[in-house]
Amino acid sequence: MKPSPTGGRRHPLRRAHVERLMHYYHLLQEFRAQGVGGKISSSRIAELLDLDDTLVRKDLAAIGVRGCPRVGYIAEEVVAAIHKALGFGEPRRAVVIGGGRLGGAIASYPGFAKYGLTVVAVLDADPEKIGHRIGDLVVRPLDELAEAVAEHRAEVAILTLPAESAQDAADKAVAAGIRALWSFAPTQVSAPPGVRVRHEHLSTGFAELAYHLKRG
Amino acid sequence: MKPSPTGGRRHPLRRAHVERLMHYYHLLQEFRAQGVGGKISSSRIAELLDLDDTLVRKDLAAIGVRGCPRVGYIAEEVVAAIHKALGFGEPRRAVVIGGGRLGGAIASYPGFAKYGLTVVAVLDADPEKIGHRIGDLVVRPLDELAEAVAEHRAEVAILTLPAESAQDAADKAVAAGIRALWSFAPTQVSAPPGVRVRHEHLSTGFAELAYHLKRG
DNA sequence: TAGATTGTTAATCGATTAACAATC
DNA sequence: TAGATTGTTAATCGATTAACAATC
Repeated sequence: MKPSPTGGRRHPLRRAHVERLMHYYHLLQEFRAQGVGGKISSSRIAELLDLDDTLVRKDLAAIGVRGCPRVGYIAEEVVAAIHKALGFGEPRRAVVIGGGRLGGAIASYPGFAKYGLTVVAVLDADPEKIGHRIGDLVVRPLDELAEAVAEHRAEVAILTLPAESAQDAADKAVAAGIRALWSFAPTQVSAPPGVRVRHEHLSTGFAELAYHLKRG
Repeated sequence: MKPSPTGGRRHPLRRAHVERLMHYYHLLQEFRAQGVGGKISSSRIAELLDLDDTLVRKDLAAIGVRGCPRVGYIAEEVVAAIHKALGFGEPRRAVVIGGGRLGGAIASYPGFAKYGLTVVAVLDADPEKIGHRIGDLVVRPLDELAEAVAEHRAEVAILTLPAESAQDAADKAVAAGIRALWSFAPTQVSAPPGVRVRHEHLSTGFAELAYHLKRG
């Protein structure tokens, strides 16, 4: 049984794959925007991103993109394949829990639309914050979480609140039917098996820089 | 020639090491805060973070922490060793370039102080934004970048501006003497050899979630 | 055709895990 | 002492890179 000709995959993509695919995606979109022509070789991509060209070819093969010997890849095709592989065509709705500065920044971040992500509600437990406007949205009380999730059929909860309240908010989000947690809280959030969790620890990012600054 | 008894290292830490060390650091700080007692075994840490216990021991050995057979590690010592290895005791000053919502959120993020990071200035090219208050700071014109860097002896530039202007801002920051760039702009920023660059692509984080949501 | 570039198999490298002796 | 836990060497695993035949 051979893989389907439209790019069926035997193996799921690993985190590192997804990350590199995003780099290709961004690069090729800029490339297209500059109208440099429709074709690009794996070695050119590799050079621009400081990778090995074989790696680029393997990554693209993994999502079913075929290049042409002597020509390279068609940028348009690659972009479309990544778009499809990562599911950017399938709209996802998110609630942001935590209406502070970071929550506000994320809720109103214009870049997510390109990837199919829409923030449909911002919630906060603090009565002070309720009613504040963030872009088109108004901060709602955390009590309305289940309601907001159901109302908009949200699948993602973005956690932008202090470490102490993150796990509690996560539990409520899971109970409300959320399928993915994207946490910016500086703590470890856990969830039952079916729910995907991704941590975005700002301080971990800084730690890497701090370490390298120290070593000179 | 054997390594110095105070934890000298032969090999630099890799990115994955630094990331795990931060997990240990956060975990053990909570652990200490709960006053659960001063000792913890590698297998307990591993269990809580869903890792292999050998990996924990190797990571700790790499920064020169010694455990005691039959007892485990002294939480206090581990925390101190990570603090030292990652350089959190050495104060770092950063300028934030981009005074929008994200820049504001990062400039006023209270969590960085623990790691030695202080934001000393926020700058923006947009005259509209200049003069806005962000925590204790007032947004300054981008023209004053070199001045702000010199004035505060800042080493880090945090980029929170649109993709189009990121590289230009990065170049100016490098010219002003910045040694590390921490970019939240959705683009690839490059810098000369001696300057460390770290990209924090929000959309890449989401891409991973989107991919897993798609696969169910 | 000749030559550039892909696609894929084999080799290498590094990171993780397993096994186990050393230690208190 | 016996037993739990570390520290380290060896084995495994997966990811990256090198080599090269296939292709247009």
